[in-house]
Formats: sequence, C-alpha cells, structure tokens
Amino acid sequence: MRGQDKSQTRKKVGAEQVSLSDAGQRLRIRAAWMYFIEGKTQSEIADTLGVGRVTIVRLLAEARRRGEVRITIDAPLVELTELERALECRFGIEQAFLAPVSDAGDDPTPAIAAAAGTFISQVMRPGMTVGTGWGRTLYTSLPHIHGRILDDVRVISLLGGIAQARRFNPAEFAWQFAELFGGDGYLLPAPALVDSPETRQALLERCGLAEVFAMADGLDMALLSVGGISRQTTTYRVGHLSEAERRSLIDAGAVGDLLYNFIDADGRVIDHPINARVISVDLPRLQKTPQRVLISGGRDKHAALTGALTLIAPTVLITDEVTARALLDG
Amino acid sequence: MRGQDKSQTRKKVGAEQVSLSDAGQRLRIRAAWMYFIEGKTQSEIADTLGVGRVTIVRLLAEARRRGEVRITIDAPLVELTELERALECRFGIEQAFLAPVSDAGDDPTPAIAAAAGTFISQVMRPGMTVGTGWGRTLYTSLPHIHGRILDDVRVISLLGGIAQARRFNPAEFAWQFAELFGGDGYLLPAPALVDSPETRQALLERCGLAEVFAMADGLDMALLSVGGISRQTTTYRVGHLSEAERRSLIDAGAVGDLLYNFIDADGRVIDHPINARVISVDLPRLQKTPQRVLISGGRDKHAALTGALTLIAPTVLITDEVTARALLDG
DNA sequence: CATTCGGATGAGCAAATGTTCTGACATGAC
DNA sequence: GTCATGTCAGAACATTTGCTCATCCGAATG
Repeated sequence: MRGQDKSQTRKKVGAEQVSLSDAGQRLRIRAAWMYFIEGKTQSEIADTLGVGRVTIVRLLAEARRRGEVRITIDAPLVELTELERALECRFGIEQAFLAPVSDAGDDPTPAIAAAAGTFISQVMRPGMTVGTGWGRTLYTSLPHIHGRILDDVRVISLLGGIAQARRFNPAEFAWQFAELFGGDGYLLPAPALVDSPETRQALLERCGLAEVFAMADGLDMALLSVGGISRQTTTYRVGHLSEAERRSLIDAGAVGDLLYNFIDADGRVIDHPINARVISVDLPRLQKTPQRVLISGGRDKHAALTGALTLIAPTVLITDEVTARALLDG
Repeated sequence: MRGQDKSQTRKKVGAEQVSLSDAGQRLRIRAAWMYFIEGKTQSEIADTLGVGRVTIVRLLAEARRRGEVRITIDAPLVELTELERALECRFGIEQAFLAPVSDAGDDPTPAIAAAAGTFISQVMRPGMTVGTGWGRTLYTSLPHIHGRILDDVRVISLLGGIAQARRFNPAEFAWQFAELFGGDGYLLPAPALVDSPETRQALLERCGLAEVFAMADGLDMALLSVGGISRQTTTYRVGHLSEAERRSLIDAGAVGDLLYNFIDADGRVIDHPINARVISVDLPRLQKTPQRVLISGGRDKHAALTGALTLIAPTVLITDEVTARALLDG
C-alpha cells in the first residue's frame, strides 16, 4: 500500500515533491532514532517534532516495515535459541532444549543427558507420577539430576527390562530416578521382549503387569527416548534383537523404536510380528500424558526422531544442536 | 544492583547454581528472541515459558541493560540524524537541520541554503511576522523556498542595507522573501553601518526606523545568519568594514557578527565603538521571538556560530554536516 | 471556481507495557 | 528451631502504545 502511495506521489512534479518526500524520510529516521536509540516515548517525540503522537506510531511502523530498524540479539547461545524456536514452531513443541556440541562428529549423548538432567531437576514437583523409558541417554542423565526429597513421587517404567546383567543397566533408570526424589519406583518385572505373544499375554493378564500399565494412565510426565536401528543401538546391543529380526524390521520400513515399538520415518508403528512380543505401554495411551518429553539425539536417530515427533507429538524435546539442524532440514 | 545479586548468588555451590544461572540466561535470551525477533507479546511469551508476565518485563529490561539486544537504525542519512540530535541536546536547540556535504572542502552554502529553503517553506503560515537578517546564505535559499500566497504575512528586515548596488543584493532578501508569500516587506531604509553615532540616532529617532524596530517585538520567527570575520565574508566584501576596522575588531576578540553585532566565541557582544554605528535590532530584543532560526555554515564561521549559539540560543539551527562536527568537537 | 478524491491527521478506545508494592520462599546465621 | 535477609513472583495500578474511525486539507479535475 505504502509503496503504491510512493509511486503515485512521485509522479508529480520535481523539487517540492522530492523535498517533501525527503522530509518524510527525515522525520521517520528521526523518530526511529529518538525512539529506539534515545529511548524517548512516542509522546515526547511527537511534541519535539511537532506532530501528533499517532503520526509517530505510523512513522515507527513504517520504519520497521522498511527494515530501517534492525534488532539483533547478541548473546552467547543465541543461535541455539533460534534453533529451539524453529523446532518448537515446526513440530508444535512447547519447549525444545538443545545441548550445544563443540564438534559435530562427537557423540552428543553426554550433552543431551546433561540438558535432560537440568530439565528434569527443574520440572519435578511433589506428587508427580512420571513414566520413563530407558536407554543410554536417560541413564547418563542421572548424575545431572539434582535429587531432593519430594513427597509422593512415583516413577513407572513404561517398558520391560533386560535379562542380561550389565555393568550399567539402563533398564534400572526408573528405579534410580525414583530414588533421587525419595519416591517409589515401579519397574516392569519382565523382559522388554518375550518369546511369544502367548507369554506376553500371560504376563500382562496373570502376573500383575496390567496394574502397572494402568498406572500409566495417570502419568503427569513421560520421559521417552527413541532408539535407532543401527548395529550400535541399545536395542541391538543388549541382545534383544537378532540380526535377522533387525533386517526384517528394516525391510518393513522401521527406522527406530519408541519403547520397542518400531516406527517408520512418518511416525507410524510398522506392522510386524515383533509387536506382539513387546512388553511396553501402548503408545496411544501416552498421548493422554500432559508432559511428553522426548530425549534423544545422534546421527543414527534422525529418522527415528522425525517419526517419533509425529507419533507422540512431544511437549518437550531435548536433543543436540546437530540433530536439531538435521530435523529441520529433513 | 543485579551485578551484586549475581556475585552473591554465585558464591553458593557449583553445579546446580551454574545450571540455574544458565537457565536464567537461557530464559532471558529466549524471551528477548521471542519478543524482539518473533514479535510476540509479553503475555504470550509468559504463557509459553510458564512464568509471569512481569518476569518477562524484567528479563527484557535485563537483556537490554546487558546490551544483548542491539537496535541499530540502518537508513540513509542516519548519521546526520545522529549529529542533529547531538546538536539539539548539546545546545538546547529544538531542531537542527544538517545539509549533507559530499566533499568536506566544498563551500556548504548551497546545501545549507537548500535545507533552509525547505525548512522555511514548511514553517510559513498565514499571519506570520518574520524578521530576517541577510547574507549570501539566506539569499541563496530564495530559489528553494516554495512560495505561495498566505494571508497576512509580514517580513521585517532586522538590519540596514548596503549602499553599493550589486548584481545580487543580499540585503533585499526580506523583500523578495515577502513577495514569495504575497506578504508585505519592511526594509530598513538605511545603511547597516553609518558614519557616526549621531547619524544613527538621527535615523532611529527622526526617520521612522524606530517604528520598524518596534515591529520586531512581535515577531513570530527570526531568520538569522552569522558572518565570519575573514576577508571573504560578506561584511567585509560589501565594503562596510575597512581593513583597519576589521583588525581592530579582531583585536577586541570578535570572531564574527550577528546582524553586525560583533561577538566573541563565548557569545558576548564585544565592546567596540563600531556598535554605536550599527543599524540593527537589539539582540536582546530577539530573545523574545519564539522561533529563532540560525542559518549558517562553513569553515570560517565555526567560532562565530559557537558564539551565536550561546548568544541567541536559537530554536532551529540549519547548517552543514562538517560545521556540525566542528561545533560538537569545539 | 466548485468539486471530488486521496492521503494525512487527530480523538477516543483497547491492548500492551512498565512500575510499585506486597507476600512467599529459600537460605544462612544464631 | 527461629529469625533475619534478600530474592523473586504476582496483583494492582499508571503509563505507553496501537488501532479505528471520522474529519480535514490540499491537489487534480472538469
């Protein structure tokens, strides 16, 4: 609109019109200067320049529209903030936390874990019931969590454990997490992956697991991470998945898992017989959880994260800078 | 205050405190980003970040105080605006107009004249009574004045004329100026400089000049310029001033003149016999004029301008970029 | 010279912003 | 444990800002 005004105005005569136009620009820059640089109020400027306050409003708006006023944020980590905001807007996340990484080739897990620990420390409140998955990232975040006694905290494992004893048992995350806040931990006393659908049904129906799952309906927060499907990923390493199964899942389109529910890059749970052998909370059930926190990052999880973002629509995403860029580019 | 807070806060423990401090910074940058870059309102940001709106106010103020938010005006002529504002603040001027000069060595008179013409064109209103000096700058501004018929305009010459006929008679400025607006011009039918105090008295008291001066009490605006005291200045060139007089004035401390009232750099009218022979309005009288416009520039007038700024405290100053810098530096 | 039109201007209102005061909370000292 | 201390968040108010509509002015036109 203003641009049209300009051209219409300009085709008049020469000298006076030009000078009036200059005067307009002069006034605009002057108003912008006094407002943004000197910090005067619009009323003051209006009085000084001898025009109405409304005119100042218009001049300032025009100056901003023309880009004559440039506002930049100059602070450490501001690029992270920009990325975070981009993620939030793109994926409908309430809050994204990005851990800075110094070297793009590094494993981002420690950084993500630290960020996750900080976040969890701040968000925990008395009376909370938290559901958790497990994995290396979550486990690594334990030392970063500022534990303190909070009344009535309950932590529920959303996924079965592993049989194999290991030095670091990621599956114990829920337990240790509960301890940090003096709360009760509810583990799923079962493998994440059992031999057959029948075993699964038996466990669920006749061994008390259903009760634990029922508690998942009342969760205040769920802490989840995704697994990739490469050979390095926890799922594979802890021995739950054979190479044949892995291939078969990949062939079926899987790019990773969310509580051992294998998903594709579009956020769909793939159709595969292994589903009937997994002991984990239903993903649709988690949708009712008000705070869904997705904590993951790393080169081999980009596709899985993309899917997970669609599938569970997390309210909070904690990942690293490099992964964030990949998610936004993809 | 905040700095003290910081130091007091920091001396607590390590990890948590650092992370809380980081969280504060994170929140601040995030608020600044959402406010200044994304243009959200403070309420929206408060809701998104889960804090009170007042906190956002504080975060934004803190970010600005720390200089994390940088606002720059990026437009042509913005440096001029900055200079103008500096002049206004330093010398208590309502409005300074600076003409841009391409080459610092050039004579700035044409540029100043153009700016003066634009200003005068805009400021003229029906019913105005304007007092004027004369000089090359004012005369040169005539072609830049957008003349139009305004009711009841009166233009009064504040200074006597020159005897010598010249191709361009600067002393006729008042007359030509009045014509541009269809108003009445009142020239002082007398030389600016007469031979003796007695002649001056005779003219004032018995030749009707006093009446013209009396009109100067009701001026709405005075257009003034200063003269330097170099050999090139109008005062000297039109033959009013002999070389001996010029020397004598310089010895007495004169750096230039304002309506042939010779002044020093501190803005005092110097004590000199020539004063008793000048036919001009008293400078103190001009102080009552609501709009005092000082129009001058050029290398040889810096000192005179400095004095004039003090002496008549103009409400409007029209000069050039180079002179402006000199005034601010001096 | 009257007319008409576009753009600029000012009053009044609604929204946003800034400030001040009060109370809650955490912390450290006794 | 109690108390002083200082920090921080929130309610209420004052100010500033943004917007809309009615109006006015000036320029182009017939």
